[in-house]
Amino acid sequence: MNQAEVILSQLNEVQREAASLVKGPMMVIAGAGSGKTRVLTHRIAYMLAKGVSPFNILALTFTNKAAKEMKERITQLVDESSAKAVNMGTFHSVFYRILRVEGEKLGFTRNLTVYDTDDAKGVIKSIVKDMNLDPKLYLANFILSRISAAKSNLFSAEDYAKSPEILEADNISGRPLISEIFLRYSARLKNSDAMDFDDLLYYMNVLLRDFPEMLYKYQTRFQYILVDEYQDTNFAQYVIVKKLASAHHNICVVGDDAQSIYAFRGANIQNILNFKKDFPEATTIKLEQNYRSTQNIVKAANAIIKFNKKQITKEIWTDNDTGNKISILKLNNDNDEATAVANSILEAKLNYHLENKKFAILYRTNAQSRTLEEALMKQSIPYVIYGGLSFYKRKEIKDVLAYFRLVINHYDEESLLRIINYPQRGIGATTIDKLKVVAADNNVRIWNILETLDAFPNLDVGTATKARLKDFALRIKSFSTMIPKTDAYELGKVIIHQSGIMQDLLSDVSEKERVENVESLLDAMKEFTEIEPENEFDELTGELITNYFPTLDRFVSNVALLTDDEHKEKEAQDRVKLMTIHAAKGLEFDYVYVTGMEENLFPSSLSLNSRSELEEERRLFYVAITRAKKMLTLTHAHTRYKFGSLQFCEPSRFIEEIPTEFLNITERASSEKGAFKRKAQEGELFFSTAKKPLEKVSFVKKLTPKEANQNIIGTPISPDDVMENMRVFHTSFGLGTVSKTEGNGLDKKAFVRFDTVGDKTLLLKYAKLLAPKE
DNA sequence: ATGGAGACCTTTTTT
DNA sequence: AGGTCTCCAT
Repeated sequence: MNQAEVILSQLNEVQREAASLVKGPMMVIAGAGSGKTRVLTHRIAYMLAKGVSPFNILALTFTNKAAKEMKERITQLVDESSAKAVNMGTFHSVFYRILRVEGEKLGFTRNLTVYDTDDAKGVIKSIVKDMNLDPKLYLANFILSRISAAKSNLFSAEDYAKSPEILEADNISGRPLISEIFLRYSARLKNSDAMDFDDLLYYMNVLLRDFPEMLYKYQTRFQYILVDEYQDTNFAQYVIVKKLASAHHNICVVGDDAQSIYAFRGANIQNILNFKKDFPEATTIKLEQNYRSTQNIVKAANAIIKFNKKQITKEIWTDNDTGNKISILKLNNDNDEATAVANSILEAKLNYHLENKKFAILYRTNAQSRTLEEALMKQSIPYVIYGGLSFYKRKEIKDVLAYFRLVINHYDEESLLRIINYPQRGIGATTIDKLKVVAADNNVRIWNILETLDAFPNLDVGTATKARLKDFALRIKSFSTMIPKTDAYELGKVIIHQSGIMQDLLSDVSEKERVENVESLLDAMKEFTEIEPENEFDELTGELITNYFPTLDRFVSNVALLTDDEHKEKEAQDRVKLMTIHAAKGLEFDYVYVTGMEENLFPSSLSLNSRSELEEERRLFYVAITRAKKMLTLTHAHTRYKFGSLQFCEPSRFIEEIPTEFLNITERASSEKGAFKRKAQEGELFFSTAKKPLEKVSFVKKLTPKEANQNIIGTPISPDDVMENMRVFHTSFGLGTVSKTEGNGLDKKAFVRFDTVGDKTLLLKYAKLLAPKE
C-alpha cells in the first residue's frame, strides 16, 4: 500500500468517502463521537500524501486546542514538515497573521495589537465617561455586545449610524447614543493601531471586499479549505469562507447542527443548514456511528435532541455495550450535591481502581465550580478547573503584557494608560487627564506628546512631571530598540526588572503568587525562544522564513489570541476535570457528572424567553451527555445559593425528556451523610457494572424533606407577615427564630437564627417560611 | 495618593 | 457569596 492508501485504510467506509473526495464542496454532518477529527486529519493527510502543497490548504478551527490536536495527529500520518506547513489555526489567529501583513491597506501597521474583551470594555467605559453618560445605562457589556453583533454581521460604525432600524431599536432601549459610542470606539481602536476580536473577522472581510487583488491572492493560495465546527460560524466568518472558496469550490465543512451552542455570540446555525444552497453540487456525508459512548447514553441523547424542531435528520447508533443506566441523583442542596459527586468519584476510584483523569464534572456556569472544588478538596481528590480566570487575564500578567505591547506599538493607548503610572512614578490622574485633553485638542496620540513634549507648550504640567513623562517615554523607546537583537525572553526579563514591576511585586509579601505568575510567564517566553520556528512563512511571498529570530513582537502576537489551556495541560495529568459544558465540547471522558440539572440554571433562566434559545440549551445538554463514554450521572438539588440568597429549584425539564428506561433515580436526604459514608467504606457499590444493576445500590429511598417534616409543617407565612422574634420553619434548615427583617416587598430579607444550623439570611421572595406546629 | 468600607452587580457560555 | 467599583478618610 502507498501512503495515501494506508491513511484511508484506517477509516470506516463512510469516513473514507469523507476523507478521500477532496475535490468539490462537501458537507460532513458528524454526530457526537463519530470520528469527526479523525476524518478531518485523515483528509488533510490524504491530500498531502496525494501531493497537494500544504501551502494551499487552509484549515480553520474555533479553538487553539482543536488546531493543535489536529496538527499533532496529522504529524503522525505524514511527514512533520508538511504537516506543520498547513495553514491551520483558529479563524481569529489565521486572519490576524494575514492582517498584520496586509493591514497597511486598511490603515493599520505590522505592529497591530489585538484587544481582548477586557481591553475593549475599558475603551467603552472611558468613552462613556468622556461623553458624560450614565455608565449604568450605558453598560460596557451591553454596548460591546451591540457593537460585536454589528461587526459580526459586517456593519461598520458608519453603517450602524445609518441604519434607521438599529437606531430605532437603541432609542427604544433608551440608549440612543450607542451609535456615537461605536463611532468613537472604532476611531479609538484605529488610533491605537489595534483590533478587537470581531475586527479580525470584519477587516478580513473588508480586505477581500475592497481589494480584488487580495481576494485573488488568497483564493489562489487557499485552494483547499476545511472548516471545523461549521455550525458555529457567524456571518462574518461565513462570508470569508464563501468568498475564498468561490474560486476553487474545494471546501469541506464539518459540523453537527445538534451541537451548535454558540448562537448567543452570533453563530448562525443557518450556515450549515443552508450549505446545500450555497454549493448545490455539494456532497453530504453523515457520520452516524458513535464510537464513544454506551448504548444507553447514545439512545438517551437521540431521544433528547428529538425535542428540537430544526435539525438535519440523523440517527446516531453504536455497536458499544448497553452500559449502565444514566444515574439521576436528587440532593437537598448544592453542598450535598458537591459532596455526593465527590463521594461517588471516590467510591468509583476505590472500587475500580480508576485514575482521576477518567472523571469530569460539568456545569452550566462557572460560579458552580466553587462548591464542587471544596467538596473535592475535602476528599483529597486532585482536580483541575478549566476556564474561570485565564492566566492571561490576571492583573500582573496583563500589566507585563501591557509593557510588551506598548514597547511594540507605542500607539496602543489602552496599554499606555494602564502602565504610565504603574509602578507608581508620580504621573497621577490629573496629569493623565491633561494629556488626554491636549491629545484630543491637537488631534494627536498621547504617545506623540510624550515623544515631543516641547512641541506641546499648552500641556500645563510642572517641570518635575514633565521630566517623569520624558523619562517614561525614553525608557519605552530604549526597550523598543532592543527588539530586533534581543530575544523575547531576554528582553522580557529586562523589561520586567527595569520597569520596576518585579520590584513592586516583591515589595509586598502577599503578592507572592503574582511573582510566581510573572516568573511562569518568563518560563513560557524562554520556551518560546527555544522552539523551532514552525510554519513561519512570509505572507507576501509564501517563502519559508530562514532568518527566524524569536523576537518579543512574535511572542506577543502568538500570545494575543491564546487562552491558557496549554498552560493547564501540563498540570492536568491525573486530575478530575471541572469545566463548563461549553468548554467540554469536543472532549470525552469515561465518567461524567453533569451538575445543577435544575430549571433556571440549566436551562438557564435567560434562555426561557424564546424557543430558539431553549433549543440551544437543549443542544448544550446534548453536548453534555455525549461527552460520557461509560457512565453518566446527572445531579440536581432542591435548594441552591444564587447571588448569595437561597433559592428553591425544580428539576430540569431535560431530565424528564429522557425516557425513563435509560434512567436510574436515586434520592437522598442530607441527613444520610453518615450512612452514605459508612456504606461506601463497607464497599457497597454506588457504581455497578452492566451485569450488576444499580438497583442494588445501598441508598434507601428516603423521605423527601417535605414528607419527613410533615408533622412540623404548618401554613405558609406571607413574606409581608414575617416579623422579628417569630418562630418559623424552613424545609431545609428546620426551626428557627427571626432575629431581624430588612427591606420590603420583593426585597424583604429575614435574618433567622435556626436551632440547628445557626444564622441564615433569607430572601423571602425565594425562601418559603412556614408557621410551625411545635 | 492610598486603602478601606460599603454599595452594587453578577450568572450564561468564548475567540 | 464573591468580586468590582466608588467614595471617603487617612
